[in-house]
Amino acid sequence: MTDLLPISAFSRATLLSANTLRAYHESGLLEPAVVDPRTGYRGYRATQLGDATLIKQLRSLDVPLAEIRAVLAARDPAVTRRVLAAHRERIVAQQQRLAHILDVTDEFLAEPAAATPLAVTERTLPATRAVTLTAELRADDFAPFLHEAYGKLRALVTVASGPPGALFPAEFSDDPAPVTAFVPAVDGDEVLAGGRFAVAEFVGPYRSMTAGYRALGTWLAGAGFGIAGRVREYYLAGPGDGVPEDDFRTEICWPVRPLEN
Amino acid sequence: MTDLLPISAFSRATLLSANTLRAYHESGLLEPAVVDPRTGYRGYRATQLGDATLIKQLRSLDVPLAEIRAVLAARDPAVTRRVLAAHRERIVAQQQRLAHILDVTDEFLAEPAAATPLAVTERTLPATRAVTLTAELRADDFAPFLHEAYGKLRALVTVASGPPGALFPAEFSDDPAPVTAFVPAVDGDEVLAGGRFAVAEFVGPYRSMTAGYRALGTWLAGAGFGIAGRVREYYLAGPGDGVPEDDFRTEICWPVRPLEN
DNA sequence: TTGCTCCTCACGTCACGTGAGGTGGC
DNA sequence: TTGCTCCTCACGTCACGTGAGGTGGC
Repeated sequence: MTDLLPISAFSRATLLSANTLRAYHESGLLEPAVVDPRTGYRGYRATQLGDATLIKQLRSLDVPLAEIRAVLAARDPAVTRRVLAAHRERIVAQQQRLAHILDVTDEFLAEPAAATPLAVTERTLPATRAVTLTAELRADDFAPFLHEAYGKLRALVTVASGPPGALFPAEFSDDPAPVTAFVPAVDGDEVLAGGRFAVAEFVGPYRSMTAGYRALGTWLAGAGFGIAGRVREYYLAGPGDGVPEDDFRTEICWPVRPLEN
Repeated sequence: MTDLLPISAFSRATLLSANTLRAYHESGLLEPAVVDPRTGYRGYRATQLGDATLIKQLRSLDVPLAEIRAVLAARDPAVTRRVLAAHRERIVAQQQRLAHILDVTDEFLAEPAAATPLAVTERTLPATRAVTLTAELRADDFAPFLHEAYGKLRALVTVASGPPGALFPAEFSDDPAPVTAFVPAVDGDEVLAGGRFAVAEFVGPYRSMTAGYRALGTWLAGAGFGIAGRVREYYLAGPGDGVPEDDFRTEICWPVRPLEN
């Protein structure tokens, strides 16, 4: 009838730590059979081992203590079933969430640039004269157009006054949109407007840049921060500059409006 | 250059709560561009929106703040890839854990009695005379043997001195083990030993009982608490007592040794 | 001056783990 | 008396959410 187990023995038998047992006592989940009123020493009975190991099993399934409490209070298979069925649904929901997380993580792993933050600063650019070539194009046709355009523009420009660049639609879509290739030149017959720009420098191949670019464009547009016109890129180092793709440097400049907030 | 966003505007733009932004400030994850030294008011720049929304995206993937910090500090796709690859592994591990949890939960749902705690008490039983029938059997043969045995025993007993019962091996295994059916009777020629027992009353069909029984037996044996002999069952209400299966009542009695601990 | 914004604590969440500092049991 | 056990705080974990109580800005 006595035959009490001190917390150490009960802990060894159940593989629950003494601290955990104290916590279960305090929360009323598993009360020791006896508590010495003078010393506070806890005494457990072997007959409590069943409850203790059931708690341990359910915890290993992530069942919350509150629901284990309900199972223990009822000692009724019907209640156990209800609790476990509700728990099962939570677990399935967690699985679905993890599956989605894996999908998105895999997309990012395929294109780490999309999840790599660009350092963005603000800058005021002056109005600039340039020679330009413009076409109405879909996204897939941007690259070949630019390649061809710079060939033509270099033939027109004797002394470039800065690195070549281009103007793109602020948001990507599947519809054709105007793209302008330009080379700054003091005798250019077009004027690129000056103003305030958010500027990011991207290092790496153009292929990777698109991802980071699109992400930044999305938040700028989505956050309701007006983009005052087309986005400008300057090709500080690119093909023809004798550097490997990974060292291509591109400045991306969003024309920004002062905020109204 | 000024054009600072107060925390409310930055919060709306990023869909991060003001509290979360304050926490990110305090932890150094995302410092506001300006903090008024007198009022403590935070001022954010639109150029910080990219970092903020990246943090939000990575948090939605459960990436810990410490690793987001690393991504932000490096601004390097190679670092981003390493962090996400490590994160991916953690997520996969979580998925496997959840899959295991689902398996076990489903087993319990199929047999809720296995996860329903029995109320176990201790009791001292006196030595009892009984008539008995014993056979060496595998688990599958227990039930038909008992059914047949009670027919024979009732023919031998004029006045039973208690409910019928049986003795089983303490641990289940696939090997044959001795099973004894008994009916207590004052003129019985066998004596069931008395002693101390852990006693649980199970309510429900025998089919469900096995699960709870096995679970309790497992912890008793696994915890090193000596079971002094075979487990005894008393069929307080069973077939032939005119009650439905769900109201069958069975007492399960484990003979226990005083503990040495 | 009145609302509204923003501030800094401080505490709660969840289920324990990890000491610190002190006492009981043999 | 000496170790060893056991006790009760109290704090840390993780990433915030939720007040309380007070001040700044227009």
